[in-house]
Amino acid sequence: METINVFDLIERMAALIRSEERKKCTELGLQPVHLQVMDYLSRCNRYSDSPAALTKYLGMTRGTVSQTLLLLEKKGYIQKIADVNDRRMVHLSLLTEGHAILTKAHPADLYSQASVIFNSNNSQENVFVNALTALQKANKSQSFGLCKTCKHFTTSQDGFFCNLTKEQLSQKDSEKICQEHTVI
Amino acid sequence: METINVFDLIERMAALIRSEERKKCTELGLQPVHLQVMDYLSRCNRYSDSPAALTKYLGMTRGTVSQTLLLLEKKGYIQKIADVNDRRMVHLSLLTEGHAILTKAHPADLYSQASVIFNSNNSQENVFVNALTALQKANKSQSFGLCKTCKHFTTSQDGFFCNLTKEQLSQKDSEKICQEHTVI
DNA sequence: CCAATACAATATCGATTCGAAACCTGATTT
DNA sequence: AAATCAGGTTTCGAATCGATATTGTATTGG
Repeated sequence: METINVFDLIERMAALIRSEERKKCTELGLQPVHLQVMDYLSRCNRYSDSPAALTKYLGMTRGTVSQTLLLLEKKGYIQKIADVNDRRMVHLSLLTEGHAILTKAHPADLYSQASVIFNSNNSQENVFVNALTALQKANKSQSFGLCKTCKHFTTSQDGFFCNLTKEQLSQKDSEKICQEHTVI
Repeated sequence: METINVFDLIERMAALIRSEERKKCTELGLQPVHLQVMDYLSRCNRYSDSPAALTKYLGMTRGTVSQTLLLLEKKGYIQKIADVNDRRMVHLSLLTEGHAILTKAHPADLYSQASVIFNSNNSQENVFVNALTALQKANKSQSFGLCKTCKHFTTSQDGFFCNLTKEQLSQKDSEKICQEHTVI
């Protein structure tokens, strides 16, 4: 019996995906990581729009993320705004230019491939979700789930509320990625 | 309904795995790629022990692979031998030093994690194998399966035989990775 | 049979990207 | 107030990419 290494399988899938993404990206004149960053920024809430969160999400080092952000800022795709309360912290946001690039890049062949590949058995998507969750647990890294699926998320008559930060949440907030996300 | 992007899931799993591997590797003073290369060389047959095959397997560029091999050769972990028939080609092989490093690195925490994570549902390993195969098909990349599971593999009274290369195969050959591997 | 040409495998090189560690600055703790 | 910690940046060397060059093989037309 051959011992199949799941880690190896995952890495090779990622390698294929990356090399495919690279092809797409060179046409647009940017790196895969740039799109990843902008995609994340379009899907994260105010607790998670920081370089530190990005670092954890992407699994890169702080230095690398810092460089990437510098470049994206210089190109006019994103914006940095210092936090009012904690002046160490920086909030990132996608500018209209960035949104434009993102929508231009998104409906790529890559995703049409994905649907072809996974449409037959989309119930198995859960396997991937579970695997990722398990890996995150083993690695003690955060889950980066949607706000409204979090343990700290509650809904009252005034709307939505986070029991961790003790703050009101908008409908939009609740549908975004949060780094404080905790599985119920 | 949230559209879960399987590609995103895979990439994030790979990011976690890589950052974990990097920790391990820095202790040994080498890069994750180096271990991947040596692991591959320990598991491939004579049709697949070339820089070109490695390039396809790892999803990197030829230049990068060339540099990596140069380094591994300089460190005395691998060996390059020019092909007798086609002098453009190079055959790579793992030296004893390389084997030593590989076995030293292999029983890592990484793999103990893996078993913990995936032991509950190892039947689902097939999902990963299928996903990888599908991706490889979509990408028109080769499958890199085991020789003995290939369409061109036959067994006669003289032993094993490859119908593509019309050559005899040893028992060992048949249990290694081949880049010409074609699913039955 | 022999150029000439197309193709294939690998190597080389400049530019870019990334990771590791040191550093800076502001917040928190003692 | 000093020490410690946390978020972010800078610096530097190593790794990677993409393009080009090099070398060897196969093919084709005379």
